[in-house]
Amino acid sequence: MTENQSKKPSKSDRTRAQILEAARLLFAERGYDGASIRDVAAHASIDPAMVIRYFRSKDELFARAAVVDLKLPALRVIDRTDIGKTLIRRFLEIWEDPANGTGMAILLRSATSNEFAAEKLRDVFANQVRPLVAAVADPADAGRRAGLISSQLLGLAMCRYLLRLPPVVALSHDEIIQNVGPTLQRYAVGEDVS
Amino acid sequence: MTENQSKKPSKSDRTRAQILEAARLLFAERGYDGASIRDVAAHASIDPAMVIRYFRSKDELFARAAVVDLKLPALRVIDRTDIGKTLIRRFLEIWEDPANGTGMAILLRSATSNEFAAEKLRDVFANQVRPLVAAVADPADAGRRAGLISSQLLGLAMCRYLLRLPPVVALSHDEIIQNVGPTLQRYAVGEDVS
DNA sequence: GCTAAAAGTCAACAAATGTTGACAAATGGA
DNA sequence: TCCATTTGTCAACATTTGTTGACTTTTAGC
Repeated sequence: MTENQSKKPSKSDRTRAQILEAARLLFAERGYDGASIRDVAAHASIDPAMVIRYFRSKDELFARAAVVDLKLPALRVIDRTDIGKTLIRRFLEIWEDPANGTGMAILLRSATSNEFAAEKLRDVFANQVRPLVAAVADPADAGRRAGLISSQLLGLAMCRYLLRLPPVVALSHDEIIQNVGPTLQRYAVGEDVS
Repeated sequence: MTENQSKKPSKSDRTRAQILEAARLLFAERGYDGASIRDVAAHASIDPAMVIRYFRSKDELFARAAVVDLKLPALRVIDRTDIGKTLIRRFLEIWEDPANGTGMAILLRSATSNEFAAEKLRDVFANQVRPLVAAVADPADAGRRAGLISSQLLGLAMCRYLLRLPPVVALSHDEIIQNVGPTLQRYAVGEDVS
C-alpha cells in the first residue's frame, strides 16, 4: 500500500496535498460536474496528468475529497433540556470550520446529482446523527427523530450556505440557535413526536 | 410572438409538448448537467436537432421546464392556529402533484450547481412564501420567518424526495403534518421567534 | 394534384472532458 | 559521479456535449 509510513513528510506528498486541497475547494464551490480535473490541476498549479497519477480517477479524487466527520458531542452527557441548542450550535461550528464545513459543502453540493455523494450523505446521518439521537430517546423512534433533525439541519445548510437565501444568510448565530434550537429539541426528545 | 392564438391545437405543438415533458422528467431526475439534449430527444422519440429548433438552446429549454407555482393558500383566511399544518399539508400536495412537484424537483435538483436554478428557487420563496407570511405576521419579521420556514420545507423535500433518506421517506403524510406542522407554526407566528 | 411552408432527418462541427502513454527533468543513495 | 527511481511535462486519444446547416419528407391550402 502507498500509505504513510508516518516517517517522511518527503518531497511531494505536498503535491498530493495541494491537489486534494484544490479539489476540495472546487468541489465545494461547483460540485462534482462543475469542477473539471483541468480546473483542479490549474488551481494546484500542476499538470492535469498528475491529478490522475496521484488519484487514479476523478471518482476516486472525489471520494478522497468528500470526507466528513461531524464530531458531534455525546448527547448523553449534556443537559437533557439543552439538546437542541447544543446540536445546532455544534452544527454551525462545523460549517464554519474550513475543514469540516468544506466536506459538508462538497457532499451537499453534489448529492442532488451524484449518487455516490448522496449515499455518503445518507451515511453521515445514519452513522453520526442517528446513533446520537438513539442515546437520548427511545431507540425505536431514533430513526424518525434523526430524520426530522436531518431535514431541518440540511435545509438550513442549503438555504444559508449553498442557496444563500438572503434572510437566512442574515441570521446571526444566536438567532439561529434561539430559533432552530427548540425545533431540534422537540424532534429529539419531544413527547408529541409520534 | 409564437404564443398560442388559443385556436389551433395544430399538428406538432404536440412535439413541442412532448419535448418539454421529457425535459421536465429528465431534469427532475438527473438535474441540468445530468440530462443531455440527446437524452431528452431520445425520451421524446425525436431528433436532437428538433429540441434546438423548438427551444433555442439547452438553457432556454431548462428555463421553460423549470416553472413552479406553489399556489399557496391565502393564510389570511385560515384559522391562525392552523397555519403550520395548512402550510405543510399544502406543501405535500404540491410535491405529490406531478405538475408542480416535478417543477420543484427540477429546481431543487439543479440549484446547488446551476446559478439560474438557484436564483429561480430564491425567487419562489421570496415571491410566494414571504408575502404569505407577511400577511399573518409583523411584516418586519416576514423575511426572517419566511427564511426559517423555507429552510424546513426545503430540507424536508431534500431528505424525502431527492436524497431519499429512508426514515424520512417512511413518514406518512399525517406524521409529517403532526411533526413538522408545529415547527412551521412557530416559525410563522411564534412569539419567541426574534 | 401542385406547390410553398412546415416538420423531421442526417452528418458534422467545435469545444470540453477524463484518461493515457511516451518522454524529459530532478532527485538521492551507492 | 553514476544510475535508478521519483516527479513532472507534453501531446494525443476517445467520448460526450451543445449546436448548426444542408437536405428530405410531410403537410395543407389552392
